Amino acid sequence: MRYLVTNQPALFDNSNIEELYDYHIISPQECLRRIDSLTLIGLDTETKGFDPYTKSLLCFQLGDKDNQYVVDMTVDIQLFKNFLEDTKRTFILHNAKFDLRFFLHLRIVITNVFDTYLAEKILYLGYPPGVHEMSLKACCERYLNVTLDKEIRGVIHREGLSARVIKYAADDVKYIVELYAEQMKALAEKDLIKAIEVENKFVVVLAYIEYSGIKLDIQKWKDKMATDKAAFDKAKETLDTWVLQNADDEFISQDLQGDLFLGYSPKKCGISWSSPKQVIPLFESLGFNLIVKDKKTGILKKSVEAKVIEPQLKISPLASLYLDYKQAEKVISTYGQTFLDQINPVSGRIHTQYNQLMDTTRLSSGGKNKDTGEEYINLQNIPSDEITRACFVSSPGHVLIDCDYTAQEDLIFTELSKETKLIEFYNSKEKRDGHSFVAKMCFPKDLDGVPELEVKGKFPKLRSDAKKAKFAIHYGGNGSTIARNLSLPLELGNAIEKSYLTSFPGIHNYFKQVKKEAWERGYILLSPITKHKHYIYNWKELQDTQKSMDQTFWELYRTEKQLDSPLFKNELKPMVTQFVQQKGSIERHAMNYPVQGSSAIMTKVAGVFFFNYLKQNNLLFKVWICNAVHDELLVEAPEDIKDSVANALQWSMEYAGTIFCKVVKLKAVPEMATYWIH
DNA sequence: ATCTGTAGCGCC
DNA sequence: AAAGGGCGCTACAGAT
Repeated sequence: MRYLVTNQPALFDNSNIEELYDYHIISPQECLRRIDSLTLIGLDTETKGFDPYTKSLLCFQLGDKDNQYVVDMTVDIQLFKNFLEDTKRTFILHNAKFDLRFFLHLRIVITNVFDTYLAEKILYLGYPPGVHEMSLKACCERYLNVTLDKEIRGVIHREGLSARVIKYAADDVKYIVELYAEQMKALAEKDLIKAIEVENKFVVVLAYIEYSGIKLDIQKWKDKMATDKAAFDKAKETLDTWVLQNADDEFISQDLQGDLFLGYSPKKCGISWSSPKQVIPLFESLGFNLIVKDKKTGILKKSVEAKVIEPQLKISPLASLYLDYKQAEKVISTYGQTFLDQINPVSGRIHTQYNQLMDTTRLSSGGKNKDTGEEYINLQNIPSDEITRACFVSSPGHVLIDCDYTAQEDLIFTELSKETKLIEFYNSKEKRDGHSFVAKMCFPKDLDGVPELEVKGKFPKLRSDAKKAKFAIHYGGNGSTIARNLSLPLELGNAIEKSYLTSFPGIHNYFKQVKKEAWERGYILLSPITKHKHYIYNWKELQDTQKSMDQTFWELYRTEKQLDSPLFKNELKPMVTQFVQQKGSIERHAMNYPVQGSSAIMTKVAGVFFFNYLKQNNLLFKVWICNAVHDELLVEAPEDIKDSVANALQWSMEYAGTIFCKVVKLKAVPEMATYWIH
């Protein structure tokens, strides 16, 4: 049965409509009486837009399969506050973050939610965009064979709470409880109950983070923009001048505009510096080697990216001028006016949006709403120089508290691999130097007998090489990667990899184990604690391909290779290449994803602990959570309670650390200032 | 004029 | 028989 909950029954009291569309009109008090016994409740809202500060609710809907209640805005929503905040009830929503922001704006904090959108993402984590639809409509069709009419979104703004709008609004909560039940079965089968619990708890925090927003000092930002623009103009000018004075004629053009007035044609630089296509010939003419292998396709190509040019800086002064230009260009384009445009007119703050579940369970930030065209900035790649960070400030009477984990991924890696030398290193009471420690493992002969703390002074090159080598290996690289990154011969790269894996047998075994498991199971276990999983979406297909590569296949392969036949070139070789690339990619993911994923989940759990602290101490809407950047939380607190809030933040993060790391201890140190220190 | 893919680079 | 993880945004370049 459908109900319209309203304080103005006269407007809707039309018996014909009631017959036609089958709904009853009741008062909010009557509604509350009827829903009092419910413990699993579908919840949804219809709103006038996406931003709770500038747009308002049109209605909200509660209910289950038997009864649905559409509450219009003649009703004082605060009458429902106790009901909605009751933690003994579970509210089931699809993409809860959206609705929760609107309730937060009304100071209604719903904490016990089950998000069917997140559940579907958890069940199919790893599937590329578009391969597995996550919408409520798609889920209802998939699990319940029910087709929802989503046209309501457009209709409700035109005709308000008409009878058919009430029907469709009610439908959005009518089926979701059954959807929840079906998803729970699937989650239990895949051992994902713990994982969805974490995400359901965190979505409440994430809604609060988005609602909190962050304050940007407009004048500081404008000053920075002016400085950046001047630096960019100067960098461009310097490049142009260099070309006019040093480059071949083919890179210099006649300025035809000037011709008219001056009577002659002044020369000007003919290169658009933002166009790699135009810059590549210039660098080649100067003797740079720009040939690299494409990461995705493996095809050789030319590139002027920083990591290609940096090792060749000595060839021409143009190289460092160009890198300066690229940096200046990035700063003025990505970190400029768009930030000012996104300051909310009501809150005066920037409220960006976050995606809660990327392939490794990390958050991402930014994006664009395809329906409205609204754009959001990425708050996770703000340049870390102090001038830029100083533009993000606390409100008067408040401070910003930044807290990040020290070496979060290294410690998670130690926990997962159980490498005894790493455990010992991180638990050591003496003063240690991590990169020197690793250097001694990478270069056991060169550094034999050299005390760890003397490596930095005596062998700085080996130390920095070891740092890069460790980085490469932990991300799934190998000897050839190391050789390329350190500009060493392949044999040396291989030797470093071998030394590293021999010195750390626990790491070697761990890598072998996770690669094998991923391939056997069809998923990568992201956390042994929460059991989040990254599914290899085309695993069955890959298995079939592998099966087809039997002895007969390889005999054919060798024969055709000898002949260099069209069959080999057009079919066999591409097939093998694609298979080997995909398998290699999965194995690298298997080595890295659990580290990245466990870290991300740890930070989410820390966020949940901190949010609970705020709630229990009546500090919600007094203390804000402004940003989350993978291993870091940024909080804004009133000056007079800053120390206790900082302590709680530190405790939340370190306690979350103890859940995921048993053999080593995570540290998180808060720092406070009137701007974003990090 | 608008869309799509690529190259490059900011953060962790 | 390939060969460093995750993201999002901007410019260019080519297609429609």
